[in-house]
Amino acid sequence: MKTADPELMRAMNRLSVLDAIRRHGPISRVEISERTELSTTTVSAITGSLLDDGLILTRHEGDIRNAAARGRPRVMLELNPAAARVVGAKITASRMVFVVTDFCGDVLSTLTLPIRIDRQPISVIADLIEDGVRRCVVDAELSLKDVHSVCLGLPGVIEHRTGRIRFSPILKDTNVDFATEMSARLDTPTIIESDATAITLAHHWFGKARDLEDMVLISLEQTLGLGVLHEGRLFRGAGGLSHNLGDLVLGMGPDGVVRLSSQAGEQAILADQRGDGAFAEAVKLGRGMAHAQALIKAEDSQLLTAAIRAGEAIGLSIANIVTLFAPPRVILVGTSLALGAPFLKSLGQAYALAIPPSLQGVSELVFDDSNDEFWARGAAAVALYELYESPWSTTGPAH
Amino acid sequence: MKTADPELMRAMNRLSVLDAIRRHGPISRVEISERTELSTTTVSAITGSLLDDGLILTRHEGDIRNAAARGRPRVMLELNPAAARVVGAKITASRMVFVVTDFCGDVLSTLTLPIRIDRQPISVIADLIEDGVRRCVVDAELSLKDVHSVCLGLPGVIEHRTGRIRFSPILKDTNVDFATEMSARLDTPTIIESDATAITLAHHWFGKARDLEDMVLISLEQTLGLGVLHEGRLFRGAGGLSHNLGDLVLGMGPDGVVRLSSQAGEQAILADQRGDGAFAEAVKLGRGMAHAQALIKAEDSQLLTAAIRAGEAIGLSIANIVTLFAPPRVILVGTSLALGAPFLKSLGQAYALAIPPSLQGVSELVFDDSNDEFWARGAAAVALYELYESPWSTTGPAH
DNA sequence: CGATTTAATACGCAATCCAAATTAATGTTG
DNA sequence: CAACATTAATTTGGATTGCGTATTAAATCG
Repeated sequence: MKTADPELMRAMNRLSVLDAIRRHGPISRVEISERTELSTTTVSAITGSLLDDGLILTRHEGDIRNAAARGRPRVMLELNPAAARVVGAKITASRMVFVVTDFCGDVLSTLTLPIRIDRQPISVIADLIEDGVRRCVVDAELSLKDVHSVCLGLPGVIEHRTGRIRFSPILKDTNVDFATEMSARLDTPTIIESDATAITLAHHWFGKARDLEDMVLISLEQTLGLGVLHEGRLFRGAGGLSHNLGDLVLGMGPDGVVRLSSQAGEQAILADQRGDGAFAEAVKLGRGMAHAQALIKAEDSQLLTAAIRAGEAIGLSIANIVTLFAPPRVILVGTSLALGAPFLKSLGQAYALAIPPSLQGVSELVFDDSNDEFWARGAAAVALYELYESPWSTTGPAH
Repeated sequence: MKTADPELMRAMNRLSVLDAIRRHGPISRVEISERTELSTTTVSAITGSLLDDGLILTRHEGDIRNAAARGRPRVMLELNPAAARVVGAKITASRMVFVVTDFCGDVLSTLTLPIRIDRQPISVIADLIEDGVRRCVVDAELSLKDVHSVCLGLPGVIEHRTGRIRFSPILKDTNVDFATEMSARLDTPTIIESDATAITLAHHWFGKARDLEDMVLISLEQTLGLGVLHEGRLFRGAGGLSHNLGDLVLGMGPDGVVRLSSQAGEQAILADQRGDGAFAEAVKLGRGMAHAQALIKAEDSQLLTAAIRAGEAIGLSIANIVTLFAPPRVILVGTSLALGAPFLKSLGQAYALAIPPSLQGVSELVFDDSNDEFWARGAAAVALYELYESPWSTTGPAH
C-alpha cells in the first residue's frame, strides 16, 4: 500500500480538480468546489498553483450569465491547450495512425501511413513508427522537444507497467521491451499500451462512456481486445498486463482448443474468401472488411455464414465478460462491425441467450464505429492521464 | 474520486500499520516503519493511538534477541485478540458452518448445522441462520453485544455493497435485501458476501496467498464461484457484484447455451448417479462428494467420465480467467476436488492446453482442501477487514 | 449606492517528516 | 560489584503543508 503523506494528498486533489476542469469545460471555482466536494479555499489554492504552472487559463469573457445573475461574476477556468503536447498512435498490421494533441486532447495534426507491417522484425517497425511520429510532429509545426510523451496503442498482450510487448500479431518477436526501445529512439518518454485500453479511455473522455465510471469495451479488429474501466480508472490485469480477448477459449474441438480468435477474428471471418483474388488483395491492404461489407450486401452466403458464426461466438464471450465485470455498458468497436446487420443480429441474440438471468438488464450493448483517429486520440489520452497524475513541476504551494 | 483530507490520510496509514502488525506477527515499531515506509515518528503516533484504543498489545518478553544484540531491546507489538469479535458463516445447501473469531481472526468457537435448506423461503433460512449465529456466540461464552459484526458467505450472485442477494441456489426468492433482514434480526451489522470472495480473503490472510497481492480463487462446490484479489484488495465487479463462475458459457449446444455449471457443477457431475438409491440419499445429505470419491476409487466408469468432462470444462474456464486477470497464482478449493486424480489430471491438461502461449508460466495452479471452518473464517476476515478500514472510535490523535 | 455573489485571505487543526533528546537494556571496566 | 559507556528504539519538539471555517475584498446588477 502506498504511504499517505501530504504530497499524495495534494496530488490526489490536484488530479481531482484538473479532471473536473477537463470534463466540465470552462468551469468556475465554486462549481469545481461543488463537484469535487473540496472546500473553496482548497480549490482556490490548487487552481492558483495550476495557473502559476500554466496548466489552466482564466476566461472572463464569454461568460453567458443567467438573466438573474447578480454579484461578482464567476471567473471561468479551462485547460490551457498549450500546456503540453502528446503523441498518440494506433498501430495495426495494415496501417499506422498518428495524432498530435494538445493538453486538452484536441487533435493538432493527424498522419495515416497505410503500410502493411505483418510480422516484420522490430527494427523495421520501430523505424516506421519513429518516422511517423516525427512527421506528425512536424505537421503540427512542432519539434519533438515540445512533446511531453508518446503513447503507442497496439494489439496483443501488452505489459503496460514495464512497456513490454509479450505478444503482438504485428511483431515477429515476442517479449520485446518496446518502451525502452522507442523512448531511446525518440528521446521522449514512450508508453506502450494495448489498443483496446487506449480506445477505452478515449470513450471515457470523449465518447460514449463520459457519464460512466464502470464500463467494458470490446474491440473487434484483427485481434480481439478488451478494455475495462473500473471505478473511473483503467483496469489492467495483475502486473499491468492487458487482456487479449481472442485468446479466450470457447471449447474443445476435434483439433484441440477452439479459441475465440479462430471463430471471430478478422482472419477467421475472411479466411474462407481466399478463392477470390480481388478479395485476397483487399485483405492484404487492410481493406478486407470494406470489401466484405459489399459482399454481405450482395448476400454472399459463404461470408454471411462466417459473419453469423462470428457474431454468435462474440455474443457468448461478451456475456461471459459481463458475468465477470457486471458493467452497466458494453461498447463494441472495430472494423468487424462493418459486417453489418446479420453479424450484429446474431451477436445480440447470442448475448441475450447467454447472459445469466440474474444479470439480465445489468448491461447495455452499444456499438460505435469511430475512425482510427479516435483510437490514436485514446492513446494520447493515456499519455495525458499519466501527465495529469504526475505531480508536475514542483507545485510549490505557498509562494 | 474520493476527496483527500487528513482524515483519509490517517485512515490509510492506520490501515497500513494495522495490516503490517496483523501480517507480521509480533513486530517492533522500527520494523513496521521499514515495511510501511512510514517514518518512525508516524509509526509511533499511530501505534500509540492503536494502543490507546486497545487494538494492539505490547510484548516485552519472549523477545528472542540475536546473540550480538546490544542496546535497547525492541518492544514487540501484536493485535489484541480481545479488541473485537466477529462472526463468520458459510451457508450451503446442505449445511451451515459458523465461527466466532477474535480480532486476529483466530477461531473461538465453531458450530456446524447439517441442515438441508434447498430453496426454502427466506424467513425459514433467516431463522436458521439467526439461530446458528446466536448459538455459536453463546458457545464462545459471549453475547451478541460483544460481537462487532457478522459476515455471511453464501453461493450465488451477491451485491456486496448493498447486501442484496440477486440470486442464490439456496434461496427460492431472488433479489433479496438480506443484509437489512439479518441486521435487524441480530441487531448487529451484517455483511453479505459471496462464499468464494470470503475464502479468497481467508487464503490471503491465513492460507496459500499470504505472500501475494494478486491472486484468483476458483471454488468448486454446488455453485462454481470466483474470487479475485487485485493489488492486495478484493476485486468485485461494478457495483460490488460478485462473480458467478457457473454462469460462464462454454458454447452453444443443441439445447441452447451450455453453461459451465451444467458441465462441472456438483449437480451435473452427480446427476448421472441417480439410479443408485444410497447415492441419491448421500447427495441429499450433502455427502455426495464423499460417496463419489469412493466410487471413483472403485473405478466406476460412469462417474469417471463425468469427472473427466467436468475437469476439462473447468480447466478451460480457468485458462480464460487467467487470460483476463493474469494472476501469478490460481487456488482451487471446494468439495469437487474430492473427485481425485482423474478429475485433477484432466483439469490440469485442459488448462495447459488452453492457456495462451504468451501467458504460459504466468500462473501456477494450487489445490487446497480446506474445511468448511476455513471458509467461515474467511467470512469473518471480511468482517474484520471492514473493521480495520473503518476509522474506529474517534482515533483522537494528539492528547 | 446598496445588495449580492464570488474570490482571496487569515487563522486553527491535523498529520506528515526531520532532527535532537530521551529512555532502556546490555556490555565493559575500574 | 557498581558506575560508565554503548547501542538501539522510542518519544519529543519544531517546521512544513494541507484542509476547513470565518472573515474580508472585489465586482457587477438593480
